[in-house]
Amino acid sequence: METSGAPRRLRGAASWLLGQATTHAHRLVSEALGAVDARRYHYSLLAALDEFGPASQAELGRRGGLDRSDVVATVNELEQKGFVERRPDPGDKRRNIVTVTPSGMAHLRHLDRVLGQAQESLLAPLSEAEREELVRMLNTVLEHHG
Amino acid sequence: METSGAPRRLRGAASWLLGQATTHAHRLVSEALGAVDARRYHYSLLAALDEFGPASQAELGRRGGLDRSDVVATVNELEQKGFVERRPDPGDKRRNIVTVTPSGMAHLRHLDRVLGQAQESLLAPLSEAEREELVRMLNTVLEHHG
DNA sequence: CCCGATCGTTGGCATCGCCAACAAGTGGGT
DNA sequence: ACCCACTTGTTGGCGATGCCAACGATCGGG
Repeated sequence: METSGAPRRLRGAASWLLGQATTHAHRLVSEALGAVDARRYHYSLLAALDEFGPASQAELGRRGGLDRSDVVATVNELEQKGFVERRPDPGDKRRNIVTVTPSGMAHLRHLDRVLGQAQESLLAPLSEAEREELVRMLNTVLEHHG
Repeated sequence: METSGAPRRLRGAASWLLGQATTHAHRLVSEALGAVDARRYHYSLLAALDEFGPASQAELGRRGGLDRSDVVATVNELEQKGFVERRPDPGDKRRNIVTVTPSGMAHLRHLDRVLGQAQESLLAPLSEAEREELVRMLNTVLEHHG
């Protein structure tokens, strides 16, 4: 019997490993974004606009997995900073059409660099091949979950 | 020139891929834990106690990366549920010694199963070899930043 | 004996992800 | 033309998370 009050078995690493790692990544990204007065939502929105072009707020929410109410607040902030423009859709009076401004594009490229550095520091201990493999697996997981 | 108002380049996936994936994992874990009336902090604390044995609250915080104030709240909850015991350290009147109860151990094993299922569903699209590789890489990353 | 460090605790803050409700508008069916 | 289901933007709220500042009590070293 290997019981007794001794320490314990090695915890089923995989379960919590995920939690630990995601928390770590989360923190790095948030720190990096916070340093340039941005938040995750800002990047989600700008990136979605850059990739797929102008859209209504609801559509933007769908692209980036944001709730409609959070899109409102985020667009408010980005608009106030001059990074996006919000104007009524002539063809559908319910919708607003959101567009990135040149200033917004510059900001996005800035955020890209900042996030790249965060990722660089997070994945520092992995080789180039490993990083590619990791990215590939993450893509697989994301695609599988829609 | 393939410019014009057309869509855009493929966003530097790696940067945001991390964010997307961690968000996903985060949500799965939180859902799974919420379904059994638990939170991430609960598991962090119970797991730390199981692995390294009884400890003061500050020590528990260090083990699991929790803030002292969050340890207070979490121990309150776990104590009220009968999963841990908190009693003064006879050798140091500043400290409380926190211990897992048998009921707490049972709960922890329950949480282990629940988290295992969450991980199972998250990593579903990966082969066994890939999962091992992923876990290995995550461990590498965590140790490096440890 | 004094001073710096540690401990538990309280209270606060910003972000995040989500949900409910509402008014305005749209589109399809009849 | 009317009704009805649905979408959209907006407001307001909730709980979890990860932090930080301050406090009073206590401890340990000089």
